[in-house]
Amino acid sequence: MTGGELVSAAKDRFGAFWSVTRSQVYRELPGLASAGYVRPGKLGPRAAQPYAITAAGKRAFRSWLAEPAGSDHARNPLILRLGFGAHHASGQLQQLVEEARVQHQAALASHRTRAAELRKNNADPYLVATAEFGVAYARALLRWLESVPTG
Amino acid sequence: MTGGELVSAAKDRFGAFWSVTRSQVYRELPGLASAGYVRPGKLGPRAAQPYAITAAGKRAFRSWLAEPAGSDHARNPLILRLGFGAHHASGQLQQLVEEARVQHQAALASHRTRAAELRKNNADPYLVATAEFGVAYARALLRWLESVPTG
DNA sequence: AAGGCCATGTAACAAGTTACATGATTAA
DNA sequence: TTAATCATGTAACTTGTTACATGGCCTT
Repeated sequence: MTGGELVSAAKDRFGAFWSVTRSQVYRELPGLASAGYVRPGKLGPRAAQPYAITAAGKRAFRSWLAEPAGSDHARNPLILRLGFGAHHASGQLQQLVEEARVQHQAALASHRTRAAELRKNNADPYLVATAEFGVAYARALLRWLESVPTG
Repeated sequence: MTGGELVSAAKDRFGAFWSVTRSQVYRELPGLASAGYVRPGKLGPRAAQPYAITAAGKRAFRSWLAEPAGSDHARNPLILRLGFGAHHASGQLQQLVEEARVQHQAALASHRTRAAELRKNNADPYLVATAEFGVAYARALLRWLESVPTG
């Protein structure tokens, strides 16, 4: 695959849970190639450089999969602002909460339809589970938002 | 406050939701000073450099608080691995899930006690809300984990 | 075939992390 | 008083983001 193809594949699989930019991917590919994990192929149109994974690459991938996952790392700008609590002007917080509500309601809908799609196509059940995580998170967040004091 | 004091204050307020390293803080402080947002004071023991916020700094902080929060940015290594679904060896995934369960059960407990503490001390209700978010998230995640196929 | 558009890749920058050096404080 | 410990700050590196240049493609 080329860098661009990798980016869109990644976005499709877990874009909502783990973002990746093209620059990151393009930066890594030459390094992976010189480490022997991928092998460059013939240039395509627009000077697109495809790579193929090697046996060593597959081994490295599998051993990465087996590593302990480590703790997750939330970066929620709304929570950050809420942490400053009483410094807010009166109407402000209400607006922040409202924006978050809209945002996560959209996310809820999109994860729901994605989960349904995947189930309909008998997709890999683990992949379905990631979409279900999206649903669960959005639902929890929306419910929690109801309880946030907006006075 | 000195860099170290700022770091520990930040860790205390929202360490679970927005991590900050000392290096980041120490790097920013001179910049903030030359921008006029903080003013350096007399050096303390261990060459500790305290800073005081200026009026301009307070204004900048408040206008940052009022900015729209933007979308949140989850980085959950378990979800990432789940996204690769069927590539897992059989027992592996079960182990990942188990580790996550332990981790988030601990998080649930710590957010619960923190929320209770804060309520007991009549702390800022917004701050309480952040702890409640921690509880809600951990609960949702644990429930979701039950449904993840581990076969 | 000319112009706008989109995909590919690069480069400069910002944010985050890890590892280190140094100077007080504490405890044996 | 010496050794261990801990807090302060720095430096090098990695990861993530934004902005840019270029070249096929597609429409008219």
